[in-house]
Amino acid sequence: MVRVTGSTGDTRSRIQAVALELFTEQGYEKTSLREIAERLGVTKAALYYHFKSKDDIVESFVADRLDRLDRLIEWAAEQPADATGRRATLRRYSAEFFGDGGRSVMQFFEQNRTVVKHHPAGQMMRDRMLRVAELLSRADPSPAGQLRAMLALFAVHGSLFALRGEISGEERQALALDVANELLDRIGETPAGSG
Amino acid sequence: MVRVTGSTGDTRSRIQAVALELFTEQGYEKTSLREIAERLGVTKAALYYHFKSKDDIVESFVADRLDRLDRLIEWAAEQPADATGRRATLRRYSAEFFGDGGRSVMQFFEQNRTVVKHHPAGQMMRDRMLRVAELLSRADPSPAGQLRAMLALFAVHGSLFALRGEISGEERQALALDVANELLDRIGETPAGSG
DNA sequence: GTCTATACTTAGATAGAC
DNA sequence: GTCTATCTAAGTATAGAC
Repeated sequence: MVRVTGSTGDTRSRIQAVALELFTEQGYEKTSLREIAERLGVTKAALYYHFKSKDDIVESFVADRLDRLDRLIEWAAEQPADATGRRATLRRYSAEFFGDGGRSVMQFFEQNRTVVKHHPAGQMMRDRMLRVAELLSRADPSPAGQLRAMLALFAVHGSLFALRGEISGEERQALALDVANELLDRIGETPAGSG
Repeated sequence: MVRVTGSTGDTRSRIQAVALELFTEQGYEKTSLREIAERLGVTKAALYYHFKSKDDIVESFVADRLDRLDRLIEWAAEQPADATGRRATLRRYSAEFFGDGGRSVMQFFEQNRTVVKHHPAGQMMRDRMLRVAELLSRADPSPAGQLRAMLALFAVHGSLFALRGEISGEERQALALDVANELLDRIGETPAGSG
């Protein structure tokens, strides 16, 4: 915790920040450690002092997000299983998503789906996402309920790239919540076309 | 058409099929030409007889899909701008998505978003997707309309992984359409929470 | 804590024989 | 149309000096 040495203790977090940005922009596989090192003005070997591998960099910035998501899930399980509880859960999810570093880590996973598929850290994130969707649709675990819950989550994520034109972050966030809530409110109902 | 020579004239399409599968499963960057060649029992050099580069393989199986999407867009523009027209457009989009090779190419792009972002073929696909969403929300080009249109499209895509449990392809397709239609039907309305 | 230097592997791509 | 052989570049990762 307390840095006694005179070292620049934030090199580690600067690596994380640059790596996250490049991984998200160009893709995990396409981004080389050389490129990350160059952007920081250090050498590849320096990276290996702070992280034992390329994968390890990913795991480092995912770990924190996993903790926060786990707490969210615990909390969501205690909310009522009705529309009010669902709205509350989604509101917290949205705050988590748009808050501080949340968005960027989520965007990393959106841009690197094969990482989600094949890396342990990604699989854990995916697992947590499904758990949130499961909790949102636990009053109606039918396929229709599942799909609506997943779409509600995606309304939050997708608002980032689905909305063109000038729109502020607050407006974007509010709108995503509104549309998502509409979906959540219909959980438990029968889809229109299947009657 | 008619193969006069003794050559296996379908090697080209076998390469496309294997490449598409591996690119989707493992990611474009992670999949090497060596791996593709090995699966086919040929050498890397053979691939270069049929395709001038790795990118070229992608472009080859995207070209056909682009044509089909362009025809869909042309047709959608002639549909009425009301809920009936939107439903018709989405039905055709869904048929396109679930039909023959459509799904796999779309899944390739879902698993390789950075390809969408940086490769010409991907940018064209992205452009077509946005055009469809634009047409779906042209009666209400507000942010709420845009978001609902994009979510309707994503209901079709997302039904593939959002729905667990035993469910047939037809059920999946029908359900996705139902939930998507609900979203389309609300285009033009004001989101619930913003009043 | 960061460097230089390097080992080791693999990548995409090409030349030319058959 | 497919092969062998090879080029060049780049990748991840490590050893050891400072």
